[in-house]
Amino acid sequence: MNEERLPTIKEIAKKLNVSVSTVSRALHDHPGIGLRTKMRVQQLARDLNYEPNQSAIFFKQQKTFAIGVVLPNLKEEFFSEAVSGIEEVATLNKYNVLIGQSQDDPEKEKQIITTMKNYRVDGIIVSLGKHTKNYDHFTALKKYNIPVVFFDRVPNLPDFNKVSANMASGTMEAIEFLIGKGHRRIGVINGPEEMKSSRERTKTYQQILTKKRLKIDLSLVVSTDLTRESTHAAMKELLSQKPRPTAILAINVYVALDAMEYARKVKLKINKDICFVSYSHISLTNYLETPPLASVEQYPFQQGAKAATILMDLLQRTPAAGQPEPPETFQNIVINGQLIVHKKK
Amino acid sequence: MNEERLPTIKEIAKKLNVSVSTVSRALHDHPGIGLRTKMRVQQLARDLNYEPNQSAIFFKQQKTFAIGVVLPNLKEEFFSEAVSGIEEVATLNKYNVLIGQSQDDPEKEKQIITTMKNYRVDGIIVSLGKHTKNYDHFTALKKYNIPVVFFDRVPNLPDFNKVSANMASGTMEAIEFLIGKGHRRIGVINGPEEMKSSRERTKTYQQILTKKRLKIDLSLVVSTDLTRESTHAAMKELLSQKPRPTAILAINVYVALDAMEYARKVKLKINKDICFVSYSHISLTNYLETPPLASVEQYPFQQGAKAATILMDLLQRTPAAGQPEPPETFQNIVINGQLIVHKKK
DNA sequence: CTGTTAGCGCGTTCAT
DNA sequence: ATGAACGCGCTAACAG
Repeated sequence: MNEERLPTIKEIAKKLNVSVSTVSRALHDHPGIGLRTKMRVQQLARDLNYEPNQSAIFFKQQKTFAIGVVLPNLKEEFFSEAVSGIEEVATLNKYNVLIGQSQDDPEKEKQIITTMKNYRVDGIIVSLGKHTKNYDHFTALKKYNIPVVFFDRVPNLPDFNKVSANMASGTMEAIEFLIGKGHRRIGVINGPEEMKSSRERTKTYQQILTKKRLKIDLSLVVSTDLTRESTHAAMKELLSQKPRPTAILAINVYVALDAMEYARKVKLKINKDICFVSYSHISLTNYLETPPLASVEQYPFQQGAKAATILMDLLQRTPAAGQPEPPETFQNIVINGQLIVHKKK
Repeated sequence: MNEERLPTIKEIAKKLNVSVSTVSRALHDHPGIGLRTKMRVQQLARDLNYEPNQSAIFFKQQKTFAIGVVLPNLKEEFFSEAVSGIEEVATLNKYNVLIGQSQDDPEKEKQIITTMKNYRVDGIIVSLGKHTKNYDHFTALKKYNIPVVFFDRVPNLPDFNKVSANMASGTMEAIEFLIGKGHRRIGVINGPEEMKSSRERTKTYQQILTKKRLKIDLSLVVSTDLTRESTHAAMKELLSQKPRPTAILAINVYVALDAMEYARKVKLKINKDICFVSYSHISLTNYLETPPLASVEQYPFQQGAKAATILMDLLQRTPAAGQPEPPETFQNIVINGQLIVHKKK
């Protein structure tokens, strides 16, 4: 196997007895180039299977045409769908996607950011790990002019672009839906207290019940750290309340599944003795014999696509020469979560 | 926000009144460098937060330290797990991972390969789309010295590295398991005929039944194109056989789920009237009230990790100078699929 | 319309 | 022990 090196514009130039810049221009359809030369160059390029060396272009243009995506994991359908959204937009803009999974480990998250920074990615899209409390490594990116867009699990920092789902509307719909079904004691399994969304959920819960003139019992609002064991403990606590809740709103579908598992273990019939509504939605729900009654769709694909679109805009904005640079502004896009009622089986 | 450019060795050199090569050497702990100068350089580099410009290094070394991963989608847990395995190994070797989803579209697959080639990735890992029949774009990569490793869905080409699961042993275990449970009429839902694995499965099926001296009825072996509709049709055909099969072996877990859905629709009780065993395994199986009796684990994480390891070896092999180049050899790693019997609920 | 040249950041000879 | 100079492939400013 001969080490068949890829052709460069220099070789093309030599074979045609023209200069490299002529070749470069011809390949870029530069206006002031003789039609004849242009043809000759393009033909030879095709014959030689010439492909521009991106590496050289990146180097020259000080860009990598790669964006980094950092998220907890790819295993959850929510995130893999988000990546698909990001990939679609990035590809359209000729950008490549570099992936790093933090596995919810703050140290690993930081490490990934560092690697991506050294790699000189042009921008980064992040969904935070659930234990991340320190945001210094993100703030540091500003120094390097690497724009960051957060999605779904976003930090409470004003000067960053963010895309997230508005859980309030979904929560409202969900609770009203359950009340409509006749439920009066509705339990909530929240995520860790650190998550902004948890606190908001509790607030919305209180608002709705107040509006509907139902009694508020905060012992019906419990927390899980998202692990199976913790969720089971949460369920145990909920079910020990008298009278026990007849419906439960779970922070996400995996938590709902764990909760349902616990319910079955203590011989409760799902959707009969106790009903579930969860956030997020995965295609596998369709295969459950007793799926949650409904789930609040958070549109991961759209969130990813939107985050990527914002990033692409940022990257392609050519600062108007001479103009005073406009003050940097940050978007905080909120996609309305929407209740999806599942079909009866 | 000031356009704070990243420091380069040139700037460090100027500030210290030394030459760039001295800085370069100092940073690399080159032996013949004065201890004092070395210290001064390294200190300043730290102070300035100097980070070598990977882009420049890639360009110079004609390497990108990026590997491409092309697979049908990330949505299926099988593939996202495989990516995790790849990512782990790549990261350890200081490589980045570029992802492209073919969505089982041969055209898109080809497009992704082209992009990655132009991007000059150092190597590519591929799991084929289910409709890919033409492998020219992969063979073409040889010209560019971009090594390719296939995993899971591998082509029938001798001169490529491959990692796949050996379905024969798993199939054997699965069928023997069902026979052990007393089943005599066992149906098989195969994938498309194009897939090598489908033909092999049929062969193994016949072998086992012969060995066990059971009657072979090939009308119990049907195909699906993996879509829900097609699987339902396959089930309909199977269930129309007299006597109808009491157990079914499905090519993967999604097909098994679709098949179970159909069974329920025609009022059969899962795990009672009809049992299922499937290939592949996803964590969600644990949440089903009536999961398949067993599944053949294909170890996606390990397959991905192994494929990445092979690729890393290829990339790091420095051809011994002067030595006659050894003839290229190709690995064909086969991981034994293993039957996992699920716990009763 | 086309050629010449500089330079992006770095590692690496070849000198000194 | 250190410096000067080159070149990787490409683009663009400048010069005809």
